[in-house]
Amino acid sequence: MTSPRHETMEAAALELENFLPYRLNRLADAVSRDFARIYKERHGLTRPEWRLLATLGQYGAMTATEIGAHSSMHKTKVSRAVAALEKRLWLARATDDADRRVENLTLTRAGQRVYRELVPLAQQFEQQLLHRMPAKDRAALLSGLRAIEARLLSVG
Amino acid sequence: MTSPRHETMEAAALELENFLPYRLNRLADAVSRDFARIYKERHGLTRPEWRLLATLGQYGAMTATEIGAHSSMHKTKVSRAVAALEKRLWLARATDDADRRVENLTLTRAGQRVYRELVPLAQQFEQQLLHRMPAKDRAALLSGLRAIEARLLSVG
DNA sequence: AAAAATTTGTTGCACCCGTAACGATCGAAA
DNA sequence: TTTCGATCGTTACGGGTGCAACAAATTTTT
Repeated sequence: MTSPRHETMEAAALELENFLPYRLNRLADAVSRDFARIYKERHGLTRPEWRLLATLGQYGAMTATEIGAHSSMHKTKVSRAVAALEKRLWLARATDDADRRVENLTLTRAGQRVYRELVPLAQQFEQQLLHRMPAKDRAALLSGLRAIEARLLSVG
Repeated sequence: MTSPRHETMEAAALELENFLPYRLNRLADAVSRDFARIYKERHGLTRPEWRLLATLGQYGAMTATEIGAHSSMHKTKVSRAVAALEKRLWLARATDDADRRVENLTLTRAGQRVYRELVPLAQQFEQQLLHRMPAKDRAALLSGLRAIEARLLSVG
């Protein structure tokens, strides 16, 4: 960088459009907005509800805490999403025998049906995003993401 | 891909932890949360307020619409952030002479002071994020981001 | 065994957000 | 000039969100 001796102007240059937190947010927002149309317009799902559905669809039975840890959602988000999907009869709770604080959550048949309907649409969305860019760029993106995830999500 | 002839199981595998929209959101959330501590704890700024400050600090005078376009914020977000910073006397409005619908927004001395205080902290935050990973990974991340941004933010 | 601390999931609260509707202003069309 | 449509910025409203407090159940401590 430049010499910080005299505080003339060196702090005045922050280009927001090149600032990583801003870029990541803008990107995530744009991608999420696009993808949300799939589950929002079809089924009126919110993003936490979609994540809950996706997690339970992938793993079968899980507790609310586990879902929160795995899908990076605050426990109140999970709680509200569970209540919403339960109301639609897409999800069933079963109090754990060994620990009665815990509820084992599973998708009902109806919930599984919606999940199986959405999965290929999600995959197709991701394909369109990734496979229409040069293979080199795609590889760079994926390995770059892996690197910064390792940097952020492990240690903190 | 696999042959989609018989619809046996091929839709059942969506690994949320490898799903791009989810990964981008989780990443942006983590980075933003970390960075937000800088301007939230120091000055009680919200994210839209920080973006407004950063945009005006970078460009000098701008209108609300321009700020929204440039910093990817909904006009109501901009409006509320402007009201908040004005209340703190960090920002001044000046009705445009040629078009009285428009207000030219600028930072006051106090606003500029806060901006100049935050810029090096922002730069340092980004440095710590980027420059503590292998140069190869960093280059991959940046060029991958550029690629997907070009794919998403231009055409839509 | 009783008390204290922890964990699980829910809820009240204050706040943030996007949609839609709005008043004011401007430019274009008639 | 008058009218109509578009643009700028604000606001009411319904809904999402995290924080903090909470009850219930469990685990740990004494």
